[in-house]
Amino acid sequence: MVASSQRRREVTVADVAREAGVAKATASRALGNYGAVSDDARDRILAAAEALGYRPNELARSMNTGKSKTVGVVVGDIENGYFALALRGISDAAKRAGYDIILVNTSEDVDAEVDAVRLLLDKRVDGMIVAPASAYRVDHLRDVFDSGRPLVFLDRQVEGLPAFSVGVDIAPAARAATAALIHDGHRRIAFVSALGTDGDRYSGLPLGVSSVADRLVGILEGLEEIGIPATPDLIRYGADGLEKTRAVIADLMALSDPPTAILMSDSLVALNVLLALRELGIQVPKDVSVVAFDDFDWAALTNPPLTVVAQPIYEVGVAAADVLIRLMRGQTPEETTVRLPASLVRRDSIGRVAVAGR
Amino acid sequence: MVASSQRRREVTVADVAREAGVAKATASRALGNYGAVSDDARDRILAAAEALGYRPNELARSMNTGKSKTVGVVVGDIENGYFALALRGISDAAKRAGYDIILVNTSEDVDAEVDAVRLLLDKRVDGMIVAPASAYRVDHLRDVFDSGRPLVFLDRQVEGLPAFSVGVDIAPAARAATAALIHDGHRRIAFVSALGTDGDRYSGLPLGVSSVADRLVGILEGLEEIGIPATPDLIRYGADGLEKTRAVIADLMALSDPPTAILMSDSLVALNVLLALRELGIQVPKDVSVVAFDDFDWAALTNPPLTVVAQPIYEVGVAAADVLIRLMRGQTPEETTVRLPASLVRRDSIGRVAVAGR
DNA sequence: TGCTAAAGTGAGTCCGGACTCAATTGCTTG
DNA sequence: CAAGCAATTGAGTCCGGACTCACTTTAGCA
Repeated sequence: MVASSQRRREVTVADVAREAGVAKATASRALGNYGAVSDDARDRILAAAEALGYRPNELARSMNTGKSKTVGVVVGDIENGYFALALRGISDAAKRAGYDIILVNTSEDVDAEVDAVRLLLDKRVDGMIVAPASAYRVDHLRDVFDSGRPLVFLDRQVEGLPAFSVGVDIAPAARAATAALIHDGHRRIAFVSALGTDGDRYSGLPLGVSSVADRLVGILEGLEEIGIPATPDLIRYGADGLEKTRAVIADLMALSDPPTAILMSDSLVALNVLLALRELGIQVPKDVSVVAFDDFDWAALTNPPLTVVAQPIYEVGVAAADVLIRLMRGQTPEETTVRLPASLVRRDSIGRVAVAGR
Repeated sequence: MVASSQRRREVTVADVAREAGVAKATASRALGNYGAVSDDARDRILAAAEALGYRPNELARSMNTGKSKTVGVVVGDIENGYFALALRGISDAAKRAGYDIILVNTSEDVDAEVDAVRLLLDKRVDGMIVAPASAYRVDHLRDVFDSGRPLVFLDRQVEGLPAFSVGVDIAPAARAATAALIHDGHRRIAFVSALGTDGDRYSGLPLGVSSVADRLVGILEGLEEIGIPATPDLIRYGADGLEKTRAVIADLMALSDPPTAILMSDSLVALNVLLALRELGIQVPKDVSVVAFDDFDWAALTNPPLTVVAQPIYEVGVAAADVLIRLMRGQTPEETTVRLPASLVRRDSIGRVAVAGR
């Protein structure tokens, strides 16, 4: 008959020590691999541990080292390929350094983010990587600093916080994409994002999410270069889900002077915009040109293959984790901000527009 | 001058107790919300906690409750949309029940899985959800049981382990997909998977990954129904990445009697197969019909839109977490195995084949 | 009014390792 | 041959809460 496992006693160092005939401290040294232990004692202790099936209790270990060897990762949406890939990078880099990851998905909800950060702090993570949902509600992020734990922002930045930030230098690439469109005769260039705002129009920088704001900055710079002023009617937010995107696109294309090109903020937006365009019978690139941010896996599979702004997302994840790891080790990275370069990948979703008056 | 934070003292119950003028036990009761505390004392204690900025140390709490309120999730590839979505389901359900998630990505490597499971056990997770990379190397999974912690298998099953399993009932849907192909005249039906095997051909069930084996079972059943024997030359593994998929497809289509239809094991395989077909100038569905497992977001966007076997992946994640949560609470779910239904979503990637001899 | 039960509280122990400090042992060196 | 020193080792404390147990009040009730 097997002993009932109602409250299974774990094998502890004390048990191992007893079995090996040494004191708890000695067994702890041998098992924890620190201090000085004679070969003889070590052998007996390890043999006893093996025989008893000893496994260290990392919780207890964490408690008096003060290190949990765990990092918290807070992102808006794991389903989004962007974060999934970044997470993969973080995960790989963290694992190499011996850290585990507690993952929290906030659904881009700031309240959830606040709770998540607090909970992670309570669980005593050694550091955090956060893609902040808002650049304004940041008290909880300040708490991270006050707790003395390093924090790295992923993809997005927050002003006024002494945090490190790793992301993509997206503005120049956005500008290049805009320039490519302009080169092919486009003048009415729209930008569509899933970001929510009070209204659904461009309401002035900076936005709550810096990585989206940066896209816009690049686009506007590109337009300004040839003297085209900002065109608020072509900048649309709230394209969140097919339903709303459909409305945004329908509205956009029904303008008296509709855009000839659309820049899509990320892969999810691109998917919905493409679907909406197809529903409306609008052809790419004949009727409208499109450029997507992010070179997601199916970008080359569409008809036509999409011209995109490719971002080194995996590398961003790795870099973020590396910066965090360095900070957790007490080292200070040279750079406060790491920006990896994005690049324009030309495929076939940009068509030529006859320039009026030429 | 701010005190140097070389080793920041955390505020503990003892500090709060002193501040409130009560004993540690009383403060602990008030803060931990258990036992009996007078309203007066509680007020003073909570006020003191607030003033001092007290935050409970969950590590310490976990240590003597034996519960960490954390579950381990071990998957092969977070980048894969399938797992990302399941993870989202797990995450949502776990959060609702107050559990955090430690996520480990194994890259489908069994050694990594073994390490991950051991580490999670050491960190004293309250339970685990694992998508086992192999049905054969399972000693580490047995360890989970021996530790007394509940374990739920996600998407895949392992024989001989008293574990709970949540996944999709994929065989019937695979059979339906096959029947649909047969109905349209297809007789040479290929199956392509990324799974690695010793050879690259069908080498007998069961495979190491049950969810893929189940697909095959359904397909073979569908074929048998009209008396078509298993066709090993049309069952291909190792389509892992574009490179290898290209080779698999080229080889398949160069057969003297090439398949008229291809079933693609998941979204990644589908992506690469579609890319490979396009490179070869083979058109869908004119030259070859295709059906993909998994109704990934861009499945409807391709040209033609893909006919797919849709799986309730998010729900699988939620169900897996719910079963685990019930187990962690000491309840025993009625069912050992939960299988959610998959369904065939007909779009336009199946073409008709003139049946010879009719 | 007297007695029991329940409520409230504090001292101290425990969880499972890490770590301090003093003691013991074996050698080396002047 | 004795002091000097490094390597080992063990007893005990600490981390930060949860929880046991005994004791003091307070309330309820005959």
